[in-house]
Amino acid sequence: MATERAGEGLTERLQVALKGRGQRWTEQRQIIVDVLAASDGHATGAELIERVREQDPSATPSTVYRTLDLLEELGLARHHHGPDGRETYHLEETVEHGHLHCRSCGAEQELDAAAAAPILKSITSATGFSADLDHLSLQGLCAACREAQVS
Amino acid sequence: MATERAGEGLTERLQVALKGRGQRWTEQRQIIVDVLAASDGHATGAELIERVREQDPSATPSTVYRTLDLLEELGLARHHHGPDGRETYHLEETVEHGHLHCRSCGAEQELDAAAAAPILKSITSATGFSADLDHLSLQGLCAACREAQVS
DNA sequence: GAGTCTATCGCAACACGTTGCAATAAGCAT
DNA sequence: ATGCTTATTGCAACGTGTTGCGATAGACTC
Repeated sequence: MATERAGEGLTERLQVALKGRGQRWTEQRQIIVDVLAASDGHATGAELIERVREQDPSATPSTVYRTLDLLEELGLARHHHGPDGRETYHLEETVEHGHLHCRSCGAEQELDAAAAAPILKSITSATGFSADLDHLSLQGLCAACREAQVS
Repeated sequence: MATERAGEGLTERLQVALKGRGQRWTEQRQIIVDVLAASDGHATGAELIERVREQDPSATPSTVYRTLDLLEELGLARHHHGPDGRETYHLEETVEHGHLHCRSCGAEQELDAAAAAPILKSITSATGFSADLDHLSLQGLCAACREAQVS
């Protein structure tokens, strides 16, 4: 489980996609994809680097970040910025979702596509702007904290 | 105009607020508030440091950032994160507003409180979450770019 | 005005992320 | 298998933002 392997389908898709663009499949990239797949949910850049280093101590930050950028270009990974501006990455396989950070209790709540639909719709009708759910990162007060404040 | 002074009312409010908390009013803080007031709209941390340095070359990043944090605590300034995670600061006097970044043309559009009201409302009703408008930073496609894509 | 307390400052080091460049090695053609 | 082309890597330096600590200097008391 420590050396969990990314689904074979995913690795193959990557190899094909890279070849089509004249790019190469390397051991490092395999490791980074595996790590990303193993850390289901989200992981910051620093966390990913650390985990990649466990498997290949020679890996450097630049390589990891460049690979993550590449994965994003290929539509296989996404990143968004937490409330502190730090980056967080996750595989595209994860359902597309937004994030809600409570400024009071610090809880992070995910916002799935279904729940977000009416929100995105109201953004569009109010502004003409079609927002990306995956970059939707809100800060505010969660329901529990709002109640607590009222009392 | 280069050495524009923050409204006297603002400076006075600050002095009083600081004294009440056992904190101090210093030349540096005056400069930082002036710079923030002069750069109406938004400014990144780096820009602010640069401008403060023009007036006081001895100023250091830590002082500027610490002062900005202080101003936020006092509710006189706000910051949010742009699409690249960089910080952007503005005075609270500026009307509270959200930000919309177009991923296609790069345009940044402001979202005033009136336009945001229905959006915040739909967020609350969909999630129970009461979002802060000032931290609302969306990325997506602006109306113009959406049309351009369709054609 | 002198002395005291402590908030603030400047410095230095760190953390995260990015970029340019020379060395390496992947994938192709022969 | 060998050589060629060039994508990728590692390194080193930079940019932005944060933190700890000793020195400085505000503001208050006497």
